[in-house]
Amino acid sequence: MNIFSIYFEKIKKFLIDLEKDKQIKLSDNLNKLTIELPPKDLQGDISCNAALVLSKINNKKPKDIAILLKTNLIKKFPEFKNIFIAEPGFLNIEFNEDFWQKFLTNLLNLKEEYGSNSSIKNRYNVEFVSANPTGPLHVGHCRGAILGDVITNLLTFNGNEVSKEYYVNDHGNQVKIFTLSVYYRIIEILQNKEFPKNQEDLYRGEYVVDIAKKIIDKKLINQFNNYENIYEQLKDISIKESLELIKINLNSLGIQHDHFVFESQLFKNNEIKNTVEKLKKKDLVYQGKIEAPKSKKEKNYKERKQLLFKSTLYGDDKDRPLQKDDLSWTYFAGDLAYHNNKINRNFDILINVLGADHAGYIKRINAGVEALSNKKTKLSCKVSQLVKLLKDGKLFKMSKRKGDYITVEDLINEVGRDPVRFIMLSRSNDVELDFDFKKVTEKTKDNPVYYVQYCYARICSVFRNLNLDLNEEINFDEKKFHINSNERQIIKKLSEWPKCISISTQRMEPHRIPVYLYELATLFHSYWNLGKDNISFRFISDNKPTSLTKLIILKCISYVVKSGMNLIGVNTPNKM
RNA sequence: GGUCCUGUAGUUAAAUGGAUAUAACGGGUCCCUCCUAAGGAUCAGAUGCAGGUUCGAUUCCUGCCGGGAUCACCA
Repeated sequence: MNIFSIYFEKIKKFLIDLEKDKQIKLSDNLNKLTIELPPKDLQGDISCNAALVLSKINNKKPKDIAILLKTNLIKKFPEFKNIFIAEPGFLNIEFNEDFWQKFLTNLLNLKEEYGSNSSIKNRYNVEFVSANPTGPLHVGHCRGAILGDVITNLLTFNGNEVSKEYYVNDHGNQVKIFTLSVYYRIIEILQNKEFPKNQEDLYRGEYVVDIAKKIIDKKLINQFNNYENIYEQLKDISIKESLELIKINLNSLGIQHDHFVFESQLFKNNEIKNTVEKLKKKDLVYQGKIEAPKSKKEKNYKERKQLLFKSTLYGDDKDRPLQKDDLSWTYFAGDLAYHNNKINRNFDILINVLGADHAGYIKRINAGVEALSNKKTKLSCKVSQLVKLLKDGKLFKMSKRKGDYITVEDLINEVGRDPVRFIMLSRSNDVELDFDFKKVTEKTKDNPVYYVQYCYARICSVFRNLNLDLNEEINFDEKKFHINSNERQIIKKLSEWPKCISISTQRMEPHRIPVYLYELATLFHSYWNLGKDNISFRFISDNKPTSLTKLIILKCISYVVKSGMNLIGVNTPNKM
């Protein structure tokens, strides 16, 4: 029930009819036609730019066309109470009260389903987090994790089928180093040999000690003398334990993946080899050299011949290596195999949610998917920019080497899930986010999380005071449906909800939802405060509702707030 | 140097190519102490620079200036 898209279609058809009637000329396409909310202080419920779009081809002033359209529109649509022509030629259409009464009735029936736009249904695969299984998640992973989760919520809400996936890189060099780190910790405990200090790349977080202890205590392995012999077993256990930590972290953020795909499995099933073969058959693989990196840090580069994928044919900057120096597969080769695996599972659209540090990877993986699927499978990569942690206004830097970074666990313990999710989502994922511990935990109106939650709690409180159940059906047969300007503004805002959902989903920009909810909450709070000056604006007098219309508006707000908060995975307490 | 992201009031942000650029905090002035403590009214204040496309540009394109990320092997 998106009135903007409904009237887009209706007015489009109206214009086509008008052309058949030879009253106007139409341009080739009407794509530039828009229906949107007029600016706040202007009259009208929806605004249409038809006159502006048609001005040139008709060789007339926008205003003259607007006058022509106005008279015809009023004749054609009985629900249009009035049309105001605003400079330079916008048609601001006001609906009659019957229309809004029907609108609210529909919303009451749809409840929390209101806002779902399910015209096109697809099968999606959303890959997100995919952090190395070498330790718990830290704050840096958080934003992408929540972004991925909410993108899947949006897609599901709109009737799509979505698989949430985590790609586990349990095969590369980092895994070797991690396993070795666990081993050193075991030896440290059992044989009192100090954990090596000079090897900088070892994992030295406290959790490595915990994993070591667990392996010893539970006697998961008994002999530790020969590292080579126990390596495979030790690796499997270490990764399993580490993945458990990650799953606990994800759970505390309210995130659960449907599928974990292991790189090692792709390797065992020969999928990497087969994928490279597939590319070879397409003549997209060759032995060649790539130039030295321009990065100033890199001094160890040695030029050599290696197996390369011709990603430049698909818009990448250079061809990408598939094999390392020792002829083992690169991470990229494994990821190509993983994407080939996804392609074989016949998803319509693949989505990868990446951190800013992996943005440079997008072109090559896009190239890979295009090549492997013959351009049939769509891949869309969303990047979430960095989170800057602030404590008392000061930048807080994390160092992985020292092991002193803030984990998701720390974050949730200190701040709580709701504020973390809300704040992480409140900015466009294309911009850096300041995350200030102090501000985020403040329970004041300046904190948008509580401001929105408080709106829901206040509505609950009204129904509680009336001994009514918020979820009970109300029949909307009020004869005198009158609304004041605040109520009208709220209803207009409610009418915008499906549009907000549809844009958020199409563009995969969930930050629009917290922004919308905050705006709706603002309107609600000022509506509530009307009752301060004037008792007749209160919802309750003498323990009875002052009007059914008011209750219904409150109910409709509650549905939208609840549904929006569900989508972003934030709670709506009944009391605060 | 290449690539990607980014530049909006004093600050933090918003704006599927729309109208007088929207809010919050902070600042000025005035009111209020209540169905929930977290209130209301009002004033001042901004699109980095230069072009282009468009009826219309914060938004799209080009160049410049600034901030961030990234650029063999790692993941």
